[in-house]
Amino acid sequence: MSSNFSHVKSIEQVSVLLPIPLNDPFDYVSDYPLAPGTLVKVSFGPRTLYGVVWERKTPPSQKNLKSITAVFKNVLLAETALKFIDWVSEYTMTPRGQILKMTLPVPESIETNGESLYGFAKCPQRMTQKRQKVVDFLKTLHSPLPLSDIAEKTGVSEGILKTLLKEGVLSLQRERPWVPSIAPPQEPPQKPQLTLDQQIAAEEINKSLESQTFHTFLLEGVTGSGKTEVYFEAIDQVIQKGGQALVMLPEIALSAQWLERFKIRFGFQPALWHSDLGKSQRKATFRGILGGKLPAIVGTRSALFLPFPDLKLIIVDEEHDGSYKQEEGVIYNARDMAVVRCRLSQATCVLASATPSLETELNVLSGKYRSIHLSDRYGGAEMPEVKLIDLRKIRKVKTTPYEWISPPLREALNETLDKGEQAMLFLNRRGYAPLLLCQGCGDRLMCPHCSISLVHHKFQEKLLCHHCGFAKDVPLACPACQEESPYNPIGPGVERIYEEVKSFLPNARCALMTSDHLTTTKKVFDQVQYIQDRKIDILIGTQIMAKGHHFPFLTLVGIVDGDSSLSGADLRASEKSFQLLHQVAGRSGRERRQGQVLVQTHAPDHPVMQAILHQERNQFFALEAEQRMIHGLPPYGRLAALILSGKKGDLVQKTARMLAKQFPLTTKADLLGPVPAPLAFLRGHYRWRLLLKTTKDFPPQPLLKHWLSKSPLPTGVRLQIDIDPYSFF
DNA sequence: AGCACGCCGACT
DNA sequence: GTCGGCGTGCTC
Repeated sequence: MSSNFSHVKSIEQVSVLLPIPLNDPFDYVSDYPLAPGTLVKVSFGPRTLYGVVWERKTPPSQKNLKSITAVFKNVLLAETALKFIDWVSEYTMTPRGQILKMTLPVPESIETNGESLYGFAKCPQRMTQKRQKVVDFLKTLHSPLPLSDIAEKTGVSEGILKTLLKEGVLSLQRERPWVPSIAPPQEPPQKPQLTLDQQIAAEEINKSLESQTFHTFLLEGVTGSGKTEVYFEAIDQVIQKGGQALVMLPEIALSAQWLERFKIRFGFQPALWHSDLGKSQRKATFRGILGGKLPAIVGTRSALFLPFPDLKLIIVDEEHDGSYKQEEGVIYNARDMAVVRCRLSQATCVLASATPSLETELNVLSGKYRSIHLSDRYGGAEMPEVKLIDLRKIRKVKTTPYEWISPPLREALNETLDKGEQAMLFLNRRGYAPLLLCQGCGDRLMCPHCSISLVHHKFQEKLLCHHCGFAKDVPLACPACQEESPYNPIGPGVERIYEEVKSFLPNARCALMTSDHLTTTKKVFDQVQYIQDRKIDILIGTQIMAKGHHFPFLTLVGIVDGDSSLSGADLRASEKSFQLLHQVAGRSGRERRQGQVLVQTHAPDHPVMQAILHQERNQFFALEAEQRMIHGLPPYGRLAALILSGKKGDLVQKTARMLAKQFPLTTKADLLGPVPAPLAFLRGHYRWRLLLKTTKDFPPQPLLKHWLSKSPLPTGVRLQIDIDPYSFF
């Protein structure tokens, strides 16, 4: 009887959460107890998957369970990481497994965690069938593997492999070190002496870090007031104590200058996490994070879900930025989820912005967040001068012919160039013209998969759909009337502005800055360097320019169409518009040069324009807040959007009506719709929307769950739920 | 999500 | 007569 031995092989049962879109974990048996959070490998149907032990089942209930294939003893997801998965899953109404997938984006990389890796070194002197097999297999490898893997893949025993190791056929080949952050600093860190204001701010955040309890701060201050230096102090504290700090940026590709500042401050490059990271970098960084070896991680919204073992601090830079809202797949707002993650981990959250969002401001007022306000380092004297150009008046006079750049703006460009300074023209529209009309029949060139116009990109000679990426050449003859007349470009895009600038300033050195041109980090970096070296006079671009770059000789910002973002199906249109204009305006006249901002508009009396003109934000926000309160909109009420989509338009519509009919009546919630979505046809799918409005104290998820469980969807209709929707598209 | 099984059109 | 389209259903 084995009971005579001290090592009794007990049968334990655990549930394992798998990184696939299913909500419930699956049960497996194990030879010994496994703690929740343990990473394991299990067979699942015909496949093998990596997963996480979710809970221990004591006493074991079911029989005939599969057993766990492999256990990774040296890695464990933190309890707070598991809680976070649960929380986000509940809140966003997304299966837990799908959230786990964001936590384990490259699960295979745990294989090599802490193990020795072996690769091919030379051919053996003696050849057998098994040896040949090993050699053949190793020659196909792109990266080294642990011995156990080689054994499994070739079917050759580990004993034979060890012999081959002695003969030198196999050799120890550690992967390239992925340790940028723990490597000794390449350069000594440089601390930019803090001002009294900054010291006080840093001290307050430090207190929170030391208390190891949850706090959220709004770190507010205009560009150049030194927010970055303040949160660098906090990151430094975390690094000293051995925890991890996560910095979230809206778009990392555009953050070359920010990264440079980090490097100077700390003497090393932080680990990066973003969507266009290569596979091997992704694996290496993931392993480093899982092992707790990377103290500072800088990433986009997706970095929030990574399995940090001891997360102490999250910085959300430019917290108002719309790109924190994920609109596809798992729909979430990374800024709000960052606060939640900090709460679950008793960590500190710092939201930084020069133009905080209304929600955040109100969270400060209600006492949820603490505000730290940095005063302007230069005492406000260097704020740019803002002028509105009333296009209605200029159109009437029309003394000078012009297309999109009015005489006063042309004049200002001239003057700026004469002074040897730089100018920026901002228009948030890529391409040459947002639509093309046939001169013969007036037919508009549309995307075949979406209900929007194709945008003419003249420099690439292509028509592009900005929603689904569909591209085609400009047709020689109109598809509607077959006539071979040229198309009329309607409205401006940045390329058209570029053309116009060239027409009246032929000698100006102009550069386009859009996501079409700045496709890689290197291109962005080079371009920024070019501008800093004053090799460019006029920048023409989209909101890619609005973010964080610092150009000391830039003194004029021209906003080609100040009204463009005012309309739209977005409840935050005014707020966003203000933030964008403010941010672009902030590019002008930093350091010692007085800057000016010219805004072309057809609505100079609009509250947004008035707020920009007088640089008066509080009044505008009060007005905006009042409007939202009256209508019960966020943050005074809650919204949840339901988007039904499918290939059969009539079926989608019918389903939407059916759902609306079955909506249970309550006094706490209202259902609006169904209406066709603003993009009623997208990527070949018809889309209908329903909007659920509830009071602030009434969470919509339980109601949604109850309602939707009673109304099964027909096949071919998909339902997406967007809790706290931002855009209505 | 994958990967099976399972029932109806254009083809060697 | 098959090869193959992707609809639906399961995975401890």
